[in-house]
Amino acid sequence: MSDLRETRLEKARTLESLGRPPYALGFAPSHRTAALQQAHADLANGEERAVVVAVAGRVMTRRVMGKLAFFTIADESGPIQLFIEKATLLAAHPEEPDAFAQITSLVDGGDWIGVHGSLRRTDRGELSVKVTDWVMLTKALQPLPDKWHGLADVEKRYRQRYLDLIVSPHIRETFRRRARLVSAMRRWLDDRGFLEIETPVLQTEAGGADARPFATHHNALDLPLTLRIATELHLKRLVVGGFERVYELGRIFRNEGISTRHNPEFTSVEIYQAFADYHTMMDLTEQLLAAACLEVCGDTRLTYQGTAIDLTPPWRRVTMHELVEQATGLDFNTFADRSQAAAAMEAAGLAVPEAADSVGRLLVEAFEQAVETSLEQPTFVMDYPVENSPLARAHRSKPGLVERFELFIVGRETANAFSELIDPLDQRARLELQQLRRQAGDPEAQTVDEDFLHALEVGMPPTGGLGIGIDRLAMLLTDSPSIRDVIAFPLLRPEARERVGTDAVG
RNA sequence: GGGUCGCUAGCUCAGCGGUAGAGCAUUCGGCUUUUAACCGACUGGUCCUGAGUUCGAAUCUCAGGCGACCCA
Repeated sequence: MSDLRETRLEKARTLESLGRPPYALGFAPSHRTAALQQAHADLANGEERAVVVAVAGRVMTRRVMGKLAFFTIADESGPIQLFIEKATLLAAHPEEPDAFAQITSLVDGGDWIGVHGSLRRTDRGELSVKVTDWVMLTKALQPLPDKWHGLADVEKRYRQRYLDLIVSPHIRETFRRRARLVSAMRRWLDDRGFLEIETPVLQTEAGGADARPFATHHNALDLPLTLRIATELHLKRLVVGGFERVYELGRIFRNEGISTRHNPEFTSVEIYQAFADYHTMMDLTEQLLAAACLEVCGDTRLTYQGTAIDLTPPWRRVTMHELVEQATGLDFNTFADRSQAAAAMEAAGLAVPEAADSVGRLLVEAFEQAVETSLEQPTFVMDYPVENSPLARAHRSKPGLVERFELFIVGRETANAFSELIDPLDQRARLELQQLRRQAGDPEAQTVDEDFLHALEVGMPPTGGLGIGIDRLAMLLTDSPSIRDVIAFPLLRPEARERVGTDAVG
């Protein structure tokens, strides 16, 4: 089927027959390559150092010239060159006269090998391990992509992320940064007394957000279940239970479209703090994200897709009404009903969707059309219409609005927070309105979660709640244009493809 | 859901109606200071799939598949 694979299989068999198993049990490196490079930075060109080192890595390049060969191997820390001399191998192991021929003919790019040797910096200045012994650790049956061009096919990069990671070191850096981001956020929260508590992914009723869930089924209970679309309602139950600071950082599932900003499963952190309101949560958001950015990027200023972004607190805080008025000249406080608002929007050249059936929903429309993408620097957009925010507390002084903010950075919604609605009667009324919308055909409208309402009747203290999209934050901190660049294995439609055979080796 | 673009050797790509091509990788030969090593020789194809137009299709048309980007 594939000559390249067949050739490598044959080499694996040859190695086996020579007493060099193609799949080793292990290896004990004395150093990672980066540590070696650093420790011997003082070694002059053409000089040798009689230390014994052991390094292991994947063979990235091979250059064989007669009785001398240069390989580059790379471990996770980076590359190092191997200086492989026939005479050196022979002197170290006279009983293995073919060691040089074997390493140059049976080792291919992509193989994992381990070597022992001393150090030598070549005349051209490349620190190298002067090899005295080598072992095959893993024989690769598939070739690596082009060593110069790498993997350009975006589809293949996502489908075979392992290849992408091998040939594109900056992709590995993206996932390192993402890991540091998550870890920094957890540490920041843990240090301030927030408790991470895991809530159910499988739920009989998905709530806490306007989104369609994935449906699944529990066989033993013969129970239809959905995957969670938010962690909100369970974390609030924990606040009712007496935990004053809780959070959960984890996977959320929403059955909706895929784009450069949406993946059906994504990661969020939701944070709840008792006795706090949305102003407190703005302070918390600034401090948390600035600290995480500082830890991941070494600075609170960064560049995203060519735009300088400054995450140094404090950030701009402005109401949605003000932003819309600045952008369009329309003051939504003056509209008595939907038709007035709709006429004004049309006069201003904005689209008026049928589904936006109230002044408040039209305000959000105007915001999305005229403002959202222009909010490049971090901006807290405050005070949303109550219609779009069934879980947020009514505004303390502005009728028809709620105490809610969303954080926008580079034109993207990155966080969402409320002074939480803790009045059980108000909450019931809001959810019942949602239920009506749902019955009228809106599949994203929320349902009435009776147990949640019961919890509120038991009593939730005044609480500030916050949700942050980790993927979008990771995009920002890694300068990645697509959410798929920060998700190791993004969802793709399955590809009908023939897999290679399963021939055993040896 | 709509639009635009892409799919050719393991990888990166050219070819755009007249014999299926290049570089790298692979294979064979040479080479003790290379680092996109070099020199020589060879090998490697369901041109995404199907139908159509044509004397002749990788190339033109239609349908489908997968993907990218933009819009909703």
